[in-house]
Amino acid sequence: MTDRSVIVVAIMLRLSRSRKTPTRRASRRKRAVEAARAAAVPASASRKVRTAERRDAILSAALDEFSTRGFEAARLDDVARRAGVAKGTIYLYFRDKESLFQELIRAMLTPLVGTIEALGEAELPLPALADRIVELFVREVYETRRKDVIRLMISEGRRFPKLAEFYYREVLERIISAVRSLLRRAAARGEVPEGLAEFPQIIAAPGLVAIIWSGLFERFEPLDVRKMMKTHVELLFAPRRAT
Amino acid sequence: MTDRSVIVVAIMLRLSRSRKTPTRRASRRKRAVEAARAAAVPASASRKVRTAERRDAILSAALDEFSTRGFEAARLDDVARRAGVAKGTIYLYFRDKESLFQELIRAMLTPLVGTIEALGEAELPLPALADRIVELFVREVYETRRKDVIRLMISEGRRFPKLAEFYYREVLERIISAVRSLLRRAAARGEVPEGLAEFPQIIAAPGLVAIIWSGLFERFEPLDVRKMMKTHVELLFAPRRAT
DNA sequence: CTAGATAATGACTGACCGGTCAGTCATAGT
DNA sequence: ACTATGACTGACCGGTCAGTCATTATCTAG
Repeated sequence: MTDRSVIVVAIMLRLSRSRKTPTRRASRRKRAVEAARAAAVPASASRKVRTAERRDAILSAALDEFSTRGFEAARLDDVARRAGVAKGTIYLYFRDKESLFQELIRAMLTPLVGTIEALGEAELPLPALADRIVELFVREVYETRRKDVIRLMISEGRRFPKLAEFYYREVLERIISAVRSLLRRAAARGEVPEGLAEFPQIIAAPGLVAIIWSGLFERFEPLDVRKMMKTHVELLFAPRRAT
Repeated sequence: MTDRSVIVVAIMLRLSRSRKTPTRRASRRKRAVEAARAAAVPASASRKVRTAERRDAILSAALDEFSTRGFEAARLDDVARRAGVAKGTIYLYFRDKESLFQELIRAMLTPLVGTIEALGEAELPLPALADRIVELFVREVYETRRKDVIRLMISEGRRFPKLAEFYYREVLERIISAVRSLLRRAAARGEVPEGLAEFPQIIAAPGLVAIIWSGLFERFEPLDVRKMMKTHVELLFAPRRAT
């Protein structure tokens, strides 16, 4: 999703948020759609720009619908309404429902790789590293819609083996090997225990738990993600007595 | 799911596994169903026993179907076929699809609470405790169909707030408070750091990651759960230098 | 201004599936 | 042996929704 259009999309979402009963009042719907489109796309915008914005609007709407209803239960009609677009339009931008889903995950998660690889390059002293890891997760994932995308990947990934493979090859594998080499270098300096480098997943584990928790149990018992992750990495990185 | 019927169910699953195209050949289907039933329930079995076994067979079949297709996409027709039963029969045992799902989770996860609370009571020395935690997870969850149920809860829980609440109140909350008081006592003795008791989720985090991983990425990169969990708890419980 | 090109629409279709219920038949009771 | 019972069946119904395509709107080049 291009940054440029985030605000635009936000406006659209507000406009089309109110739930409607599924009556077939075409005229009322038409007005709503026109209002949404007017807000989203100034008449002056060139075709190229409009096209990109529509794509983004559809992706953004799809994320909302998939997140709240799940992939199967989400209706493309609702995605279209939310995006201020007719259902047929979705098929001008995406081959089918499934490839819409794939594009969504591709677009949101791929950029993470660079960010984390950059973190691996910088040779930071341990306590600073701990902070950076926590802040990066909280700011770039947890406080972002990426949280929802990851939740989606966790929930639905199993039924899309192709997508799982793409995600593993293009995202996970790279992140893991970046973190692993980072940990190995720190271990060589005696800063972190050897075992940790074998399972970089351990570093991320509380982050994933927080994502799952926020979707299921937040309303019963809120969870301070930043504090949990801080506690965790500090325990892992803490200097220990020689055995 | 009663233990007694596990083998029976396994046999049934084998018998009804072969996929059929959805032709309407009633007679062929009928024979298959009868064969399955004959294998599952000896004619001599009393009505009560048969009833319990059918319930279990349906739950077992539902777990398979829900696990592989997801709740929405799973067809009750397939659950029935897998259980060697007609679709209507399901409705004699469960009110609807959703309550079948709820019963499944209820039945499989509730027993865990007692086991873990017992672990909390026993005052074990630290290294033994670490081992017990790991073994308990691996043997009672990871190598069990409970793994699939938890995966299901993670994937679908969001769309069943009632179920999420039940699970939180009856399972999670109890487990968390048991583990927390265990950790607090250990912290008081200076055996584990204070911060850990505030976030018992941290202990379980790698286990959850392993469950997710096994569903999505096992085929690309297998993960040694036991070793990862062992590494993790030992890092957390390791004696550390005074700061 | 207009014609031709391109984009967007939304009514429609056909497949699909949860849930129902009238009818069947194995079993229990006498 | 002969019912009475209720467990079980599966064809069917109604609603839903992904995907299509004939029609309409919008844009742009000349």
